[in-house]
Amino acid sequence: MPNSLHHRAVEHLGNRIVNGTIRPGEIILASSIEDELGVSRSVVREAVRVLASAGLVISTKRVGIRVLPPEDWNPFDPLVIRWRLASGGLGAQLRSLTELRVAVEPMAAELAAEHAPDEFCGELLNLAAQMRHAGRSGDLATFLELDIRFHALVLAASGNEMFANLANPIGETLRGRTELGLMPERPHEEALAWHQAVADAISAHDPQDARDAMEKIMRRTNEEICGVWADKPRLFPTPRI
Amino acid sequence: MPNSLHHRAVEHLGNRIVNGTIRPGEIILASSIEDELGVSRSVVREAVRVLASAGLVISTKRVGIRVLPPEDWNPFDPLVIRWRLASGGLGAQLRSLTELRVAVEPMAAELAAEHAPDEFCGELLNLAAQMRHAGRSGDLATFLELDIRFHALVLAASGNEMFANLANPIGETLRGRTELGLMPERPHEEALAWHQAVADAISAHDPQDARDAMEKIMRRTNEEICGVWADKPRLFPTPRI
DNA sequence: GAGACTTCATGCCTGCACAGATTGGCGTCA
DNA sequence: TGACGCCAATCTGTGCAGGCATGAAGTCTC
Repeated sequence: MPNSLHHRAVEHLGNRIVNGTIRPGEIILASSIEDELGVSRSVVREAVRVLASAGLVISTKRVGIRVLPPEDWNPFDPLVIRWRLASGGLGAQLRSLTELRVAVEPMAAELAAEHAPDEFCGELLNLAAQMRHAGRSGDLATFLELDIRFHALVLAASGNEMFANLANPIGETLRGRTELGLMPERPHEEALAWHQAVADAISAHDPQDARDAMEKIMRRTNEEICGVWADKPRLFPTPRI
Repeated sequence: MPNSLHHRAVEHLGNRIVNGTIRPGEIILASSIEDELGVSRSVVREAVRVLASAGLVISTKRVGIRVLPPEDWNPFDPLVIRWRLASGGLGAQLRSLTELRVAVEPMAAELAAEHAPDEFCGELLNLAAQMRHAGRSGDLATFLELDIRFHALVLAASGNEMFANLANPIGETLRGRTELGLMPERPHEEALAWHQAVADAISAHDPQDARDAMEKIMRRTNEEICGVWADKPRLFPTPRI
């Protein structure tokens, strides 16, 4: 029910917290949310419970609903990722996800070369060919979508559910990058070759080659955009064990 | 409020879904949950909303609350991870997380060597020394806790919030491994040296050495336990983009 | 087979009672 | 006089009960 009051309440509050309209430490009362959104208590309470499970807020008796600082937000929660990407200042989100990609995708390619079912191999080869075609003809929009599907497929072909689950945020990151103009005018010929190499190596069940080729792609990707967050400060929260 | 009815309802339902007592595709009615737990509608509804946000269930009008298959569960949700680790058959969870560690921790060590604040370096050196002491004297319990803190600290020192957020599930995985008897009788002398090398390289701000040393640790870790899941089938859900 | 109708579980609202944390007042003591 | 500790009032989330509205499934009619 994408248009339910519950959905809209979660979306509204989540967005306002993540983009900083409501600041960490601030305390909001359930009744004020009722008034602001014009909804009833039950809707507010259910929304707050969902936000609390994502680490955005905590609700305590006699005090209200306290907005938590970003360190407490679950950076893997799909909702949080979406709100961060939508909040404009996506520096931190982009950096975290890109560094995660650099770490994960070569491993995913390696595992895919060991375990991928045949259908996945065929589809990967297919996508690599289409990417080359779209890339050379300068059709950036379809190239982007093919690129997203390619990387999602490698992640899924690894047979690791956690890797597979990163496909959506990574896809949205790639779309965000293009919107920000962080993508090259047209794909480098090298990049096209590397994607082909990944598909070939996975199809040939050659883990080492698959990892190497994907590592080249990731290294290039990282170089292209690490300038964006060079100035963004890193956060070092002390681990709570 | 760890003892609220809401908390208990989420915990009860989540556990029963993840450990298979309630099977995917099954449909449960909100009223039946009320009866079973002896709670009111509001508690059930709030719990269902939280479970739905973790991908465990979906609730539809005129139908009820449908339990979703494991492919739909968010493998990064802390609740899901906890329930899976608790559900005994932790094969899949252990494999996913270990493969993720193998991918992420060397990268985390590299980033830590570039960005870690001085306090982190000191603490890392401190922990490495304590680990060697505990390891040689055969005190496995404290060695385990030191090991968990060491890896959590490296992840935090990377300055990547997603990496830092993996510390808790990884820690619980390590505890789970020991409970299953998957840890070596006493830590290898090599492993102790490698941890020291990681701490040294990060303190010396040498990214390449830090990555290499951590890679050795991870390679060994992976070898030690990959036999556990050799027979577990991998799942290859087609990506939904 | 297409469309209207019935059915029924969730969606949403409201009033009420309870529990527990904060706050401020009060009394005591140094 | 000022600081401390205790206790009660107060405020807000938690949980309960019941009601109507909504809309998807299934049924029936044509």
